[in-house]
Amino acid sequence: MYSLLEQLRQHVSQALVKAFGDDYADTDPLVVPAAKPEFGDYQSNIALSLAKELKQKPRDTAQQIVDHLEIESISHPPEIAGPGFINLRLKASYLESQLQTIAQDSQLAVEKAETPQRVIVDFSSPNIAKEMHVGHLRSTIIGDCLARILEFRGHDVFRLNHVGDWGTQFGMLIAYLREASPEALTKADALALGDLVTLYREAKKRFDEDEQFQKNAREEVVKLQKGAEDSVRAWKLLCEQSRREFQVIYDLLGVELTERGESFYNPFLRETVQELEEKGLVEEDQGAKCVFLEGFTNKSGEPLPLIVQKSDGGYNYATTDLAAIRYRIRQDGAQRIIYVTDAGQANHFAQVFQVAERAGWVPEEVELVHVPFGLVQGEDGKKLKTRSGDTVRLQDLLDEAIARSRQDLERRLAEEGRSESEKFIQKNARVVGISAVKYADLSRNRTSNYVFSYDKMLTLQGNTAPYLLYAYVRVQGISRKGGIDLNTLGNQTISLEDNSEFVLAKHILQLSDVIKEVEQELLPNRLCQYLFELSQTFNQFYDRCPVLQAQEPKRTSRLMLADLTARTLKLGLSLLGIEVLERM
RNA sequence: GGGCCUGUAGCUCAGUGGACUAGAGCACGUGGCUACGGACCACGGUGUCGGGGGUUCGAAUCCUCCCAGGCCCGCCA
Repeated sequence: MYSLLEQLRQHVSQALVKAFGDDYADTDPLVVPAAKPEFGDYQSNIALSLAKELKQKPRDTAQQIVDHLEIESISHPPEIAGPGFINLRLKASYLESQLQTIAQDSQLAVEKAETPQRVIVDFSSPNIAKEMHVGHLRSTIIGDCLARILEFRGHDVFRLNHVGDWGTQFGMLIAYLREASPEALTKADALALGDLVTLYREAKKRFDEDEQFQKNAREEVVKLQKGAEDSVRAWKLLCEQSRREFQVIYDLLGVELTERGESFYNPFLRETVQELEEKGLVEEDQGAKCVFLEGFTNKSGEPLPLIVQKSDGGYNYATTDLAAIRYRIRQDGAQRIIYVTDAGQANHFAQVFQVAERAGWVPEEVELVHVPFGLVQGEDGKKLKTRSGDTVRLQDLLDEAIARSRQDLERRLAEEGRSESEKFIQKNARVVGISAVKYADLSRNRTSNYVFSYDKMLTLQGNTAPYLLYAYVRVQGISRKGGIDLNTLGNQTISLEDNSEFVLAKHILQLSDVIKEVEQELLPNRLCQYLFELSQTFNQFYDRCPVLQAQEPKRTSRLMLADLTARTLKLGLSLLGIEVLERM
């Protein structure tokens, strides 16, 4: 076991038991990283919270804990500070041996989860026959990151793309195509996806204005649901075409997903509603089958219904989501289901989860969790739009990021009189551009809206992807300059002397704790913050501690430290879905 | 009318189960190139933590009431 936090927790916990008895075996020892460097490296706040129930002064409680704390191998003698904080300062010998342990492990000794779970991450979820737009950006990036972290911790992760491939919109589109472009319903690729989008818009307009067309569209839905051959063929063509377009973007982003659209659950909708009826949850209201919700009211204060079957007999997304929960728990064996969607759907999920719970579909050990995120805004603070007011296509957004990254690279190459191959430039532009977009998104607390700015995300200084990538490149620069293959360093002795080496070492050793935190809290910005601070502490070390000119054994020790930094950065960035570069 | 989210330094944002003097980045100013790529580092902050009340030894953090902005609220997803 390598986690610093867990080791310290265990020690404090043992001291609690020795000081106050077995009743305190399960008391959280409240060990956290120290608030300030002057207070040491870690602190336990447990004495303050125990003082009341023990009926003593917090400082006395702290003293009793310290008296029983056997921690000499890890920490300098604990200090009691202020009202009763126990401050711990880690020993160099301990840090050195921990570093040597993680150096030998390709995964930096981050442990696997003790009890791996079957986890479903439901993310991205674009709509068939529409283009992916900026609205899908955050779900795709955040969902992928969470999936990567859970996979890395050894969970059995199922990444599901719950694409919108069903519903009235489809009837609308097919009905419209029958008039406007019948060949698109029988031939593959008769229309580009962009044209489909235009046609979809026209169809929507028609639907809103023309009653006869509305009727046709509804009939198309019914036909499709009944499995009419020509309808199904048309539907499949549309799906196939969209799928290929989506894949281009997923490839560019390096995101892997298994498609299982809404239509997958069609065969289960009827029985889902039936089961709700059998459990006595369904009431009919104005012809629709509803489950009345607890804790949700309408404008006049009456309970709000969740409609599970429309008055025309059709089903809606609530039914699909319920059927999906049932299927994912029963058939997929999911123990944790994570929905990465915008915050606007919070109500919807709270309602669907409630009904699933009341139907008894969610065993105690299963967790349903909505991971909401805020809007992507333009620099004017409003929802991001193109200059002409349209929704921004995701493809355009990514292309623009890459183009700007390339411009910037070329400008610097010219300034420095460097010349690089087209291949190098292309790869750099792509990696930097995509990383910048991903990092800008992931580094903010996902619940708040965020302002999309190419200029800010591509800046070379500050909390941006390029800054982190550069820290990695610096280590590779040392390796190149010194003609040293970092992979062959082996298990050399590390010895920490300069303060910047200590700070860096302690930071490197926190990786495991940070990853576990994100695994629980599902907040990728914590990992970003960690990697940013790691880059900063590395740059301070780099500034103060020459590596190649140092005398042995200091030289090798510093090489080890630099290499561990690079490996930590590479691993951490990979969990964000970001590639590293050897040169920039 | 109800629900959810947001409100912290000029700007963009962190603040982990309450804890000693509230933090980063950007911007701005000064200093550091006999350089492992300066895409860096060091130093510089007078912030009503939206406002009022409450709980506590202690609140940006918990409770409550307001204010402002955003999103959602029966047959779209």
